[in-house]
Amino acid sequence: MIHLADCKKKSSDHGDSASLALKYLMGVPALAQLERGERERLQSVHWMVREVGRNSSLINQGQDREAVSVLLSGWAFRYQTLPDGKRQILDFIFSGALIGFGSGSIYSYGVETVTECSVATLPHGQFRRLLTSCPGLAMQVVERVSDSEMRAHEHMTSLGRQSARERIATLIIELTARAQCKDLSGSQYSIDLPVTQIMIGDALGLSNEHVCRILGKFASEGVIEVAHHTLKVLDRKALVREAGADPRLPVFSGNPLPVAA
Amino acid sequence: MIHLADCKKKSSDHGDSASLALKYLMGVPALAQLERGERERLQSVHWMVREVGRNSSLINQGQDREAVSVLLSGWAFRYQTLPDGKRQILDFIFSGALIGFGSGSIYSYGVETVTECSVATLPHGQFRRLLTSCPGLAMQVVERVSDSEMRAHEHMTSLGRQSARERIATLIIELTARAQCKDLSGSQYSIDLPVTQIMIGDALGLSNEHVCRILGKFASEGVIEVAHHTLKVLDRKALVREAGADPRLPVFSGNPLPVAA
DNA sequence: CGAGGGGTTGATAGCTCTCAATCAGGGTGG
DNA sequence: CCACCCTGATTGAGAGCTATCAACCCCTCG
Repeated sequence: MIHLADCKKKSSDHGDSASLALKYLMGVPALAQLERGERERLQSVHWMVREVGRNSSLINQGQDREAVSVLLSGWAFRYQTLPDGKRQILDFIFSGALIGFGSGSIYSYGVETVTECSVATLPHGQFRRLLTSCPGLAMQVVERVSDSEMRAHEHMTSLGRQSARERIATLIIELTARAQCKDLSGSQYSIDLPVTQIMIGDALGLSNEHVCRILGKFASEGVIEVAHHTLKVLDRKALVREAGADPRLPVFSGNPLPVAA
Repeated sequence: MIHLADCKKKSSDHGDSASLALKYLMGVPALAQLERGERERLQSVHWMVREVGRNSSLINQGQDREAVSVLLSGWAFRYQTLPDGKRQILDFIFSGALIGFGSGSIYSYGVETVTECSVATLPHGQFRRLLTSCPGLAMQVVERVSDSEMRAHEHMTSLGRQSARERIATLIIELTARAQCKDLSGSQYSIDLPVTQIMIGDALGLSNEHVCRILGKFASEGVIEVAHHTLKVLDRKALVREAGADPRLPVFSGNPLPVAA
């Protein structure tokens, strides 16, 4: 079982981690194609890199927008909390994700880590100036935000128009697919799923009890196997059928993020 | 009652409409600040402008991504359809909205007009090239997509964690607020709402019957007034209370789009 | 004038929530 | 090293919200 968090602990070498942030953000090939001036501007930026433990807050909803970050390793999620305390998880994010970027003077969502994470951070104003002076970076950011929006759309459709069973099947498929894109999966369709049932419920608009019941049903039907925060997909076809996936469309329409190094 | 669709019918003057598309996309002040070279590149682009009737398709989900468009006038909505036919409306869009832009070779969502619309279109490849050569435009597009993503997030939270009453109240507040940003509202809080209850249901993940019942309740409670596709907000405070809005956050956190002309 | 879409209203079924109680595992303090 | 605690996972019962099905009205459009 491979944990992303194992990837790069205590990166004392700043230059290395900074370059990693850039590689994740731009992708190595795009980085290589830049004209020298722009590449040097990008590489001269001083990213602050830090390690953050499990279940820690990276961004607090409602706070002043101060920084933009790139997730270098680990799992996290973005969420919004309603005044009555109900929480909606917007999406789960892996390495390469851009967080905290946007317009408006305060963060419209919060971010919390699931596993231990490595994060590279830049002041928001500096990042925007960098964007202005580096068209290549701007293009990549457009790409990244577009992808995020596309996932938001699919998540929204699932929330609004699918049953609990369908939503859960859809989420499992999405997470396994995205993890496989990033080569995080173990053998076969096995995947380490470090999320709690409460998180799944908050992501899908369901109560944790209901999530538990349905996961149990899937397990008893031999579709998946659950044990110790590990979820194995035994019958992917059945899962796709449960998700009511559109045969006309690819199962996962998101783009894999550029792989660093 | 002001209809956006009345704004600009039969724009036979191409140059005028093209400049309108640019103004919507960039905003007049940002346009003025560009260096001459970039501004000329932008202004030399030939946008195809066309008028489209009510309830017409602008983009079909699943088709090849061919063009990017800017909505110049009118109301429309983006949606996704599930294989079993259930539809989720992702968001309602007004003039200035950028549609069809994104990554992936096919459109991940469809767009349909509500009122008559005026639309400016550019081939997708050409738009991307323009983006690469015009950093100012790229920045504006980032802004636009970010805003769209933020609305998607709030919509998602509403779908996943609010009751039918709350969702409907939230939608009414959002639409009246966005319309007022664009100065489309009539006097007071009155607003012409050219959407059917079916559309409201598809946007909020509800059946049209349930939407009807709840709108009826709001009306009988004196919170709103419904007649002939026109919705008047009589008691905005009550509506905000119903929406369970967060007092810590502004009622509407979206940014108004730059106003053309 | 007929057809069809949208809106309205009522009855029923069903999915999902809420409340409650119990269990399992991991971390902590003594 | 062990008792304790707290979070997360389970399981059961009942309530409640919302969908579904059906019928009907109204209006527009062809």
